[in-house]
Amino acid sequence: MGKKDHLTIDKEVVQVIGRELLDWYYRNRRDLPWRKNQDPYKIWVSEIMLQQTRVDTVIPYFQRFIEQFPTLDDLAQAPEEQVIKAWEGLGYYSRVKNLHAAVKEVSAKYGSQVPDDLETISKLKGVGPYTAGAILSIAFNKKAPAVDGNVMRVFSRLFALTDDIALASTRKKMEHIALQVIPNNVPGDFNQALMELGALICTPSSPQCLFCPLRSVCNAYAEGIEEELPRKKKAKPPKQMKMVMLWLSQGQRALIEKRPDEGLLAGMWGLPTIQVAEEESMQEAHLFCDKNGLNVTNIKVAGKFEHIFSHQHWKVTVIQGEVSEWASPLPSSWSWMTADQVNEKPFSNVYRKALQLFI
DNA sequence: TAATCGTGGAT
DNA sequence: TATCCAAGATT
Repeated sequence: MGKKDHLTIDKEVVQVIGRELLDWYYRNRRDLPWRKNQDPYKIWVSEIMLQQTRVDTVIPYFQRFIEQFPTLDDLAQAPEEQVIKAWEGLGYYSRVKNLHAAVKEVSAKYGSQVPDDLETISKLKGVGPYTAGAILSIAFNKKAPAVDGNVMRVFSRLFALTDDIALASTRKKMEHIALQVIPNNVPGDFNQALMELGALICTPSSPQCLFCPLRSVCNAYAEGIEEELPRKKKAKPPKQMKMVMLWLSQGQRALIEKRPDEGLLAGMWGLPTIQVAEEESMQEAHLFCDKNGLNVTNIKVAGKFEHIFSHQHWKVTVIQGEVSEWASPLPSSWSWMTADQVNEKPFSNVYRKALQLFI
């Protein structure tokens, strides 16, 4: 068992970082809604929402979510569809399902008290290494690393590290560095200060080094390579996919489909959707309807649009038709919906785009 | 390790 | 327009 040699940070540098960064943070931190108090539940919600999501996007969702579910038990007791609805449009919907499940577990097993130790909190659904450290440090003042993309970018530049930040092993290395740098008295503030610096000064492109409180100890700045760091492997372009969404109406109602519990947009509602070989394929649309026992007339293209997920690029054709007769029962995931019900059920944005054509 | 999982803003 | 990527977790 060879012991990995980790980077050791000079003690005087640690002193400078702690002093200068905290001083900067206390003068420049943003007034964000989840910084009003240290309620572990609210910190938790904010950290889940902020995963891969911009602060400006999260703020209104956070406000509404906390207004709707002020306490952990309010959330634990709420029906799942209502909780998902509150997340509608935020994306990465497994986050909210995991959060809901984890909150129910905390309510049932831990007396509604968010665990304050790494072992227990890390077992909660949706709580990974970053989120665990963030909650422990921010809500409970515990010394724990909270290494997100900001922190990896700041450390990469500060210590001129060329590790690929897309690798999981790099995050562990960064956590080891964080533990050396985080002060014992204000770990939560310090972790937030690192992220705040990454968000406001040490930005991915055009970092504002002249305004950086850590400029005097930054290796990348000294070497003039701040724009070259961090190093990160390029992502694959999204897979091109041709899709058909169906608006199958009968009088004042239309068929909607609840998506499977796993995979893309799990648990969200949508229109019946198929992947097709050819764009605007009426033939494949007809075949799909036949297969599900539907007799459809007046079928035609209602509209087209594109939607890009992180890993899929959909070219969507929306095809509408009128259902004249159908074999019962309909597929169990299908349901008739009237126009006034559109805003009651959670639809992801890609389906909102399609629904706009009709409502 | 690499793929999966949303959306929208910035460059 | 294309690409990146934003307080990541899960498998």
